[in-house]
Amino acid sequence: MDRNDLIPIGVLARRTGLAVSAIRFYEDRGLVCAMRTMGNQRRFLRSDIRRLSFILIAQRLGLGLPAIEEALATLPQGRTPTLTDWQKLSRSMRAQLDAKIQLLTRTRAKLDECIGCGCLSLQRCQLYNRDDRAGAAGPGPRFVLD
Amino acid sequence: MDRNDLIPIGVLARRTGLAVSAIRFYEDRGLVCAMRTMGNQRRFLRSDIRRLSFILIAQRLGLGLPAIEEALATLPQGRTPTLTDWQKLSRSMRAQLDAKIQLLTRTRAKLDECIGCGCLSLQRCQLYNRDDRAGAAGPGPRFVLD
DNA sequence: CAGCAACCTCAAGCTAAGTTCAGGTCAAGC
DNA sequence: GCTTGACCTGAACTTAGCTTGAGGTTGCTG
Repeated sequence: MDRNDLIPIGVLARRTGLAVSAIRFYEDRGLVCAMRTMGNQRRFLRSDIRRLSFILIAQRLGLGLPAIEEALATLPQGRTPTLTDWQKLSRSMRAQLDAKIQLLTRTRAKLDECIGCGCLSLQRCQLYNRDDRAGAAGPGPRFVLD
Repeated sequence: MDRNDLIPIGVLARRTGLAVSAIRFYEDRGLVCAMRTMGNQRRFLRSDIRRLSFILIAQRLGLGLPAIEEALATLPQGRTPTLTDWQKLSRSMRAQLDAKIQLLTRTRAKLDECIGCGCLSLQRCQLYNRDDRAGAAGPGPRFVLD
């Protein structure tokens, strides 16, 4: 009856809506881990459905995989996470969401100033010159108001 | 005195904080356009400083280059944009910002429900199951709550 | 026990938004 | 007239978050 709780990757994919390839990718990145059958096929715990669902949600909140990994690391090792464990995690996500909303709100305020004064696009404009980011970042996609 | 208003790429770079390579890239994408000297060097209009600065700001607000191109297309063709033209643009950006803030706020509300009911990570959870996005997207980076 | 779907690995490809590099040209000062 | 710095093109590399493909194995069903 223990074996009953081990599911193959295809089932996990169907239950979470993820592609099989994505799950394998997450395993590579250490976000989930799987046992193997003698035939080298992955078997996951039923509780990994939750784990993967959490990843999906956290992504929608704008977290990157490294951040998600960090968050997941706060779950208790060894035992299957309880509801309370998951609730703790959600609460800490709410804090991050709050921060993001605040940042956007402050940005909107700056934009309002700029519309008022007509300074939009001038060198000293608050919007793009504060804490100067220009040319700071290197290659890769630019992200939203980090 | 007309010639006086044409600036080389290096100057444009210094004035906007952009890398020279970035400006060339934007020209490729059609976000700015340049004349050429007989020696095949780019000369930009002074007003392109504003244009590029606008791009920088719009990026900080989370717009992608295609969206920015669309926004810039609303500027009047043929003549150098006036302050009023720019102000119209900023106002429409403010609307987009508003939408983004609303979306985040609604998401936060959903998260609160989920913390309350403990449903986080369940299949029918509002947070990741609404308007089902799972597996919808294809390759490339996933973006924040589009 | 045959067949077929589901699984495996590893490598290469995709997008966004650029950067970096190699190899060459232009322009201004001494 | 020569050197130095700014400029040119084109190709290859970067990060994130995966997908796609090639070529091969496993495991359940009839």
